[in-house]
This record gives sequence, structure tokens and C-alpha cells, in this order.
Amino acid sequence: MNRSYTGANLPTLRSHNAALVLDLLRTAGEAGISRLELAEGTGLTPQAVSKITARLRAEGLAAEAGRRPSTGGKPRTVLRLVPDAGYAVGLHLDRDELTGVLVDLAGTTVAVRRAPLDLGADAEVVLEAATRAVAALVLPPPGPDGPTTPGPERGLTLLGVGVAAPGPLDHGRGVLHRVTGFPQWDGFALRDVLSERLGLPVVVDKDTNAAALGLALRARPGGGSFAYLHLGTGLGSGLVLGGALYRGARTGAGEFGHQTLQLDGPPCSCGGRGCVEALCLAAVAGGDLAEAARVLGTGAANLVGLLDIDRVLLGGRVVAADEEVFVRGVEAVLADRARREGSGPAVPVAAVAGDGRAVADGAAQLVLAPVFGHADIAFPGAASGAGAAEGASGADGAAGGSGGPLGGFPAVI
Amino acid sequence: MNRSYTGANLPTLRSHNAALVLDLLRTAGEAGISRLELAEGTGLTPQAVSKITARLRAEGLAAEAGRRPSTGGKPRTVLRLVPDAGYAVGLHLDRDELTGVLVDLAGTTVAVRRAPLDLGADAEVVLEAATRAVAALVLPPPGPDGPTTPGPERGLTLLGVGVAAPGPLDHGRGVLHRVTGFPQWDGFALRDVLSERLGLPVVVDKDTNAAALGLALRARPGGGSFAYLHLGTGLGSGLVLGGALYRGARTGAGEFGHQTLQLDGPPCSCGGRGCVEALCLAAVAGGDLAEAARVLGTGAANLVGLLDIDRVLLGGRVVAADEEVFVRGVEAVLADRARREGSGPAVPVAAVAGDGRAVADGAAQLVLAPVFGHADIAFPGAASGAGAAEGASGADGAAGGSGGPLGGFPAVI
DNA sequence: CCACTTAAACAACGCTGTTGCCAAAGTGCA
DNA sequence: TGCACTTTGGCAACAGCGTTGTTTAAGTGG
Repeated sequence: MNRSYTGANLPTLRSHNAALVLDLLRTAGEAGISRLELAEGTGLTPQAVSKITARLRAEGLAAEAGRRPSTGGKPRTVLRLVPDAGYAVGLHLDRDELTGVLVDLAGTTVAVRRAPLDLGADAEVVLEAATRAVAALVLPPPGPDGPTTPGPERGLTLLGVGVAAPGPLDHGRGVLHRVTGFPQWDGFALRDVLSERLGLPVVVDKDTNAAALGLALRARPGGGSFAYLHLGTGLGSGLVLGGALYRGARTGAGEFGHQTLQLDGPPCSCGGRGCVEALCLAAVAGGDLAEAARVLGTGAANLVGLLDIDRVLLGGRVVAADEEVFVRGVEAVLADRARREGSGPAVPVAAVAGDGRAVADGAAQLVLAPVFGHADIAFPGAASGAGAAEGASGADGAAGGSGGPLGGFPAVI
Repeated sequence: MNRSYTGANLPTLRSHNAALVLDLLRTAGEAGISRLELAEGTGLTPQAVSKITARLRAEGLAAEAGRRPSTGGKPRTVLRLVPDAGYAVGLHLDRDELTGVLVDLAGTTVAVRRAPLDLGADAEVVLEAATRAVAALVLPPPGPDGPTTPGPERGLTLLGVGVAAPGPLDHGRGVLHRVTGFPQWDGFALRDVLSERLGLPVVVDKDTNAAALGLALRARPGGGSFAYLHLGTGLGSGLVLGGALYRGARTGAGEFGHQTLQLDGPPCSCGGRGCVEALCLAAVAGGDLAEAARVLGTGAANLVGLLDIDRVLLGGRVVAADEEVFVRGVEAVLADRARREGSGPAVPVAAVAGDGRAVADGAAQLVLAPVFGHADIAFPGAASGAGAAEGASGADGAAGGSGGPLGGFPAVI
């Protein structure tokens, strides 16, 4: 299984370009984009774009939507992504809560469902809760946000289910490891078991990775790198480098919490000393949020320096409770660093809005991202993507086939 | 200039596969590799490999070299890379020394040249020294390592010159920034100036990046991620993630030395406090190498945890002077960390051999790597690759055209 | 000596994006 | 009102890619 397989043939080429066009359609959103702009954006000839968009329209993934004002000649025809050509479910299995979302191809969350969850309970109980959540999200009429949205009717095309859980885990194989506090999950093949049960492709990833992926897809297209720092019961991070999610070979990347920030500092629950998490949580517990922000900022500054990233995003319950303090505190440390180096403006810091859903939304993007060619940074050694259960409700396989882009194929989704 | 241009057409496809095959030929080395093994390794059909290798042979990049023993049928024909089909010069502009190497397509260093250099001198002086080094490496008979090596005869195909210099600098544009201690270089367009002067493509990168790239190409093919930590007059690093060099958007990645390792610790020359570099160099100055290694190891552990890398490589003059102490010291810290986490064996640590040439060798690989499809992790925003001076001695452009792989095109090299 | 196996080239093919050409659909001036 | 002009985008022919089917080459083993 340790093969590279990066050779590319014509179907690969076709998928790559189709995914590229789909991604531009996606980022254009409601406004749409013309064929010539697609050609400009991809570097393909207008004629190639015409052919590709014709295929996409035939498959129901794209549609014409009005015209631009003329600039002296025939006006450009605007194309748009058809949002309900495909849906994905995102599940966030948190320690005490399950959040599920239904997201359409355009990235719009069309339904949300929350339920209490005990991640420490028996596997069967958790799986049953997940199954119920998926069923509830898919089956019923429109959803909580009313009939204004063109609610998915029965028989919608469900591309798969993305599951975000606390780490550590193996994204490639979809197996959980010893989730902190819940050792009974160690070695549980969540992806395969859930996929079998649902009859749908399932992708599993760390909660922080899912959140980062979701944020990456909402950010400006192409390039851009950022760190998502999540401060809740623990401190974790998700890394997006050059526009792609970086998981590392064993899905272990982003273990931000146990970075040593104070040599021989106070002991941490991990057994180490002076970890950011320990320092930060201690400050929070002591009520000194400014100090917590300073510690977090120092860790963030290390990240910014090491990875040369473009921005820092903050999230998690603790941050959400006092956004301003944390954003300003981290900003201050980064500004100080930028001043010392004199290398341009400081890296911007922002809090993630609507945090309660960020992880679940991102989990859905685990399924949707490959359709748009958003692969992770390739690790040929590790298996990647959703292995099990093809089809089931995959319709005519329109979007299913146009999965991986060239270079670093994820396994079929 | 901020375009993506990741659309792929047939020539792109061809280049990608050709580069892939070339890379397998390169890693096979003297032993060579058969067509069927190439097919196995690329995922292409044997017939496609036959066509591609036929082209490569026609271009003089590959040649048949013997046969394998038969396994009951026609024996496999072994193919090998033709090493002298192309050469690259690598220059390491260090603060007090210039090291130049001539490297062939197979990655063998066929000539070395060292000369004292004052990087603080006038630009003209430094450029003249660089020009002389290139001329000396290319013109004379075989070189210092005697007539055993099939020395490049006059008229060799020189693909370009890679230059490694202390950072910070902009790899994409080939412009130096304020090199620590030598502010006069700030804004100097080294790539374009040198390219104009030599009539050759030139690529500029940080010394640590070049070293890491060189090491990456020598490592096991595909995948694999590691950090190269360089402890000399300062402390820097080069990151290879998923087999590809990671520079960040502004070539700033790898600023390892000024990671805060001790909150509110002793002041550092950078203006910050508790930086790894300050702590490490202080320990070295105090003669406590074990402590220096422990500090370095703690910083390395942060890297390993954050990026989930596979191994740590150490280099630089200070390390070279006491390899054992540093390797063991860093190993100890990483082993301790692995034991706490219980997640498999500790990450291996090793010192880089022949350190005096590691950077220069890597600089040459800045030119050679794209031929084999080794692109960096893409940052569509930043211009990349060697822009200037095409041709000159580019021969029939055989290798020149087969530059970028699919996905994240570097500008033509 | 011949049957069998394996490797690799030859030939025909389907499909890709590209090029050349032309119809469609506007604007703007006479 | 009409005609020239501009711009968009489809149609058709094409070159080039990897693939498939077949044949030839070059060995082993009974």
C-alpha cells in the first residue's frame, strides 16, 4: 500500500480541470462567473472552459444564471454552481455534545441539529446518536431556517458524512487513537464502522483540522496560510499551509497545546513541563485572561515565525467568551514581534464567528473539499480519503468521479 | 501577477509524467530500473512508460544499461539516468566563505571550489567572486577528484546556478532582504543581476532551505518530512513537509532560532526574550554542550509535535564539532516525549555528513529539483522559480521544458 | 527442438485541450 | 432605421496524450 501512483492520465487531467472550474464557481458564489473569467482564472483556453462547463451543466453541477452588462459586444453569460447538486453531512463529536449540519455544494449550511452526547459512553450508543443525527438532517422538510432557503427535497444527493472528533486519530485509516480521557476508543475503526452502518462514504478527522479546513474554504481562494488556534477544554490547532490543510503523516500535526513555552516550567497534564496549554489554562483558571492571551500570543508568534503564515484565527469556548481580550492580547504580541523584525505589517488576528458550528461545518467540508480539488498536502505513504461504501445514494456518480486533482491522489471518494 | 494558472493541458500532463519517470530513474541510481518497475512506480501502463522512456532516450536523458536476470522469460532491460545530460552549479554565499559545487543530473558532486569571501564587501566584489567560481567550476578538466569520475568535458549542458545565502530573502523574486549584519544587501535583486551577468538561469534561496532541499532529494523518495536544524553562528532550520520543501509565502518559514522557549527568559539579540538561539548559544558559550543539546532538543520536540515530522537532521559548524553530544542530547529529549505520549517510537535524529558542502549541494538542487518534479509547496500568490535568462547554454531545451509538475506550476525554469 | 513465459515495440483508438472558423447578440455611429 | 463593429461562445477539425490489442523479441525448461 506504500505506492506513490502519481502518474497522470487523461481522466486525471479531466478531473483536475473540472475540479478547478468547480472551485472557481464555488468561490464566485451567488454572483456567478463567466466562461471567459474561468478561462482567465485557470489558464485554460476559452474553448476548453466551454467544453468543461458544458459537461458540468449536463451533470447538473452548474447552470447559466443571467448575463453581465455588455461592454460593446455580446454580453457574457454568467454561470453558477447548483447548490443542491450535492450535500454533505458534518458531524462534530465533542466530549459532551454532538453537532450535526447539512451543507450543500455551495457551502451553505441548510440544517443544524444539536444533541447532548457522552463520548465516554459505549461505542454503540455514540454510533446510534450519529446515525440518528444523519437521518434527522437528511429526511425532514426544509429545516430550522424556514422555507426561504430552497430546502432540500426528499432524495437529495448525499455525497458522504464527515466526522470530526478530538484527537489523536488517524485520518488516513479513519481510526481513533487514545482520545484524551476516553481510552476505550483506542483503535476503533470509526470510519469503516460508520460507513458500513450508514451506507455512505465517511471521512474522519481531528476537530481542529476540520475547523481549519472549513475556514480555508471560506477564505480567499488559492494560497493563503493560517493557523486556527482552538482554546476550549484543551488547546489545539489546525494548520493550513499554502491553501491546503496540513495533517502530517500520522494526522498528528497541530499538536499546539504541548509546545514547550517555558523550559522547566510548571508541570503539564501530559507529563511535560511548561507547555502552552498548561500555562494558558492556568492563567484562565486564575482569572487572568490578559496573561492567558499573552501566553497564547507567544505561542502564536512561534507559529508565525516558523511557518511564515498569513493570519491567525482564534476559536473555542474560552475565546468565544471573551473574544476582544484574546484577539487584542494575541495581536499585541504579534505586533511586537513584527516591530522587532521590521518585516512588514503584523499578521492579522481574528476570532472565528459562530464558533459553535465551525467544527461541524468543517467536518462537512471533509467530504466536499475533494470535489473542488482541495486536497491536503500529500503524504504518499499514508492512505487517505474515504475508503468504504461507494454509491448507496451517490446518484449517477456525477460529482463522485471528479474527486482528486493531479499530484497526490487521495483514494477515491 | 496574482494568478493561479493551475489549469493543466496535454503538455503539462506530458511534463508531469516525464518528470516522474526521471525522478524514479534518479533515485534508482547506478542500479538502474526496468520499464515495468517504472510502470509499477508511477501507476502508468507499461506502454506509456515505453513511450516516455523512448522520448527520454532520444533526448539523451536516459539510456539502456544491461539487463536483469531472466525470471523465465525475456529479461528486463535496465534503464539509467545519463548523469552528464545536464549540470547545475550550486553556490553557498556564507558570511566568510564561498563554496561552489558542480553537480550532475544524478546528483553527484563532480567538482568543488572554496574561496574566502567577505559578504560585507561591495556587491561588485561578491558578484565577481561568484562569477569566477562558476567559471572555474565549469571550464577546467575533470576537477579535484581525479580522472576516475567521467569528468565533464568542455561544452557541458549547464542548466543554471543555484545560490544559497543567509536569510531573510525572497526566493520568489530572488531579492535579498536585510541579511543579519549586512544591511547593505537589503533589496538587492541578486537573482536578476547574477542571471544577467552569467547568461544563465539563477535561483536564490535561504541557506537552510537549500540544505533541506538537498537532503530531501537524497532521502527516500516520495513523502517523508523532516526538519533540518542548522547550528552555526545562528540557529536556523529548513522544513521538508510531505517530501516537498516548505518556504512559506515570503520565504520566511524555518525561522527556528527565535522561537520563544522560555517565556520572559534572557534577552536575545533579536530583541525578544527566551529565544532558542539565545539559550542554545549561551550554553555553547558556557561550554555546556549537553545543556545546549537539551535546549535544541526541546525546540526540536516542539517542531516534531507541531508538524508530525518523521526525523530530525542536525548540521552546522557547532554540531559538526561535537556530533555525538548533540545527536544524543536531542534524541534523549525526543525519546522522553515519545514515551510520555506513547505514540510509537521516537523520531530518529541524525547529523548531516560532510556538512561543509551540504548547503552548496542543496543550492545546486534548487536548479535540478524541478527537472524531477520536485516543486515546493505551492503558494500561488508568490512568483516562483527562476525568471530571467533562458537558453544561453540550454542546448536543445531537452530538460528545460520538462520543468513543473501538475498542480502549482513554478514559472518556467 | 519446441512449448512456454516474460518484455517491449507497433498499430489503432478514445479522449484531452487547442486551433480555426462562424453564428449569435449586443453597442454605437451615420 | 441600418450597418459596421465588438465580443461571446459553439462547431468542426486537429495534434498529442495514455490505453488497448496484437505482434515480435529473447529468454527458460522439459
